[in-house]
Amino acid sequence: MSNIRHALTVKRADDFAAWYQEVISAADMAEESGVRGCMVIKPWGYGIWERVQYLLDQRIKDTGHDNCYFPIFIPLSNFEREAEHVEGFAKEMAVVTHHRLITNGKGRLVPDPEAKLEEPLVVRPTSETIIGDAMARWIQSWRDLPLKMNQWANVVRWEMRTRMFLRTSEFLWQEGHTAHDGEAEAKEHTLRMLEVYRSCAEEDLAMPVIAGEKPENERFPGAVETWSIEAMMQDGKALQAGTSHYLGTNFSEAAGIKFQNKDGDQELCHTTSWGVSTRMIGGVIMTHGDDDGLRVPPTIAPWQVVILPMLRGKDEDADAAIVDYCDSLKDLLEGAITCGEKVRAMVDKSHGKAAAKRWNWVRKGAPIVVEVGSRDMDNGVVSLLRRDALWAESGKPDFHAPSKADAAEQIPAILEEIQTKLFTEARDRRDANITRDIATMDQLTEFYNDNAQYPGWVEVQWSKPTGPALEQVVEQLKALKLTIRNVPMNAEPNDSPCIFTGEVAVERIYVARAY
RNA sequence: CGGGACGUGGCGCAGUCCGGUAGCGCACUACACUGGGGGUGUAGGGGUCGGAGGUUCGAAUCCUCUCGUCCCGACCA
Repeated sequence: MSNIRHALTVKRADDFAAWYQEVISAADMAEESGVRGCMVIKPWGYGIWERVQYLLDQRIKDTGHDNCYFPIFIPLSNFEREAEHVEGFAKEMAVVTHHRLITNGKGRLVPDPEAKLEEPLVVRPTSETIIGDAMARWIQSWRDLPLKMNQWANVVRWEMRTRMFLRTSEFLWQEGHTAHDGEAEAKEHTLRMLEVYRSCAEEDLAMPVIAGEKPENERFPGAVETWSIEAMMQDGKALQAGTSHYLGTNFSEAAGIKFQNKDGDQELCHTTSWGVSTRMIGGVIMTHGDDDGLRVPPTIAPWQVVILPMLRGKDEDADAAIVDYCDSLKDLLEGAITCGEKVRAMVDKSHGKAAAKRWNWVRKGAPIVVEVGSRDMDNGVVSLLRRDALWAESGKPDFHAPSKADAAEQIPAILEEIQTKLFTEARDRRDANITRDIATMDQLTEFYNDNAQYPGWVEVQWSKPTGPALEQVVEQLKALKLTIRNVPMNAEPNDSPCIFTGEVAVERIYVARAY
């Protein structure tokens, strides 16, 4: 029905996984590195990450945390202290055993047997243990609490199967670590940071999420409670986009994080940790991308407005005049505020044909592209293209031609409109793909068999089984490739019985296929 | 880590079965035409065929090993 010539070759509906990869390469976000499971993040992808970093960093600082940096290497013995934690991570660790290389006589470099480390170092998969060590040194009295820290770092988890941004062996993240006087305060803080993640995801990334508690079997190794924000991707799968853990006294016991309370007694701290990673970028792609590439929400777009001078290369003076005209629009825009910040506008003066450059920016998902040719300039207008409303009825790019002054005035509001629109579109799509009228395992099985391609999520009632009973539920779900995502906050069960056990339900849970 | 597919100029591919010294499309460079929209033509540049070893007079092609990618499982953020 459509004669649109899309900017990508693969459509979401035809092959979502292939589409995802095409977006990443077509938008020039990242590429394979030749190192197993590791990627090169290119300027456009990293620029988006820097925006996320900047905005989340503000939110983390606003909630009273200081940034710091701990070593990438953790002594093995240090890592061994918390039993569940070790068990959880042991099978995916990179280990450093030598500190020198020598040539083996065949022109190859090999680790020098003479330079073997007395104690191997593990490359951090997360930093609870080494930060716990520091907390134990730094905390003496109740006056030292709460201790609230954050670090931006890379971590390594030796993954069997990797996907760009979603699961890479090395990834970038922030990890927050706090120590508190008592369970209540620590739990409250766990939820406060979950709320920080929710607001960052929804307000900054325009990615709707459901915040809730993970079931027992999905807990972080060593945690007492694990909470998450879960986002629905356009193929109906769930993406865990951030986690916040209440660690109880597990790590305090292991590392000796103690304080003297007001009564003079020694007490263990209750700790928390929480993180979001470059996986968020994968979430943005699969939430907002379309058949023309990425669509970056204006708040996290490195450039919100890309101005393309259409140069002929024939008449230097004429071309220079067009560039000046573009620069003057950029100057006007930079004096304006959108989404609480100065508008980020750039004039793309790179070589290359203007039309090709336009499609590159469409694929990258710049929210607004403004083209300026000699006729625009003569008429005092610009040609404005919105990434969220790319195509006109005719099947051609839907250019608008406001005057330069009008464009400068309207663009800040348009950007805010795009931000809101991307969010509401994603939220409506998610809500439309949550099914709530499934009461039995048979119905659940039927539902996922009938909707193999875009099944979405199912909300069911459950009795919150634990231990072996929960294992059974997990196995049942696994047969359908399903997982329990989380237990949404403030959601009372209705009066249906538990879908798994038939007992009285105590909670609602989301069940979905997941990344 | 199991099962499958694959790796050939920047990208997408043909050639591999049946060994004879590498080709197509897009992109790129130059020139010309064109000029409000992903343009056309002509002429060019670029690859020791993922890597190592082997068989052979000769290997992209056959054999062995290895690295990497994708899909499906298991595992996990």
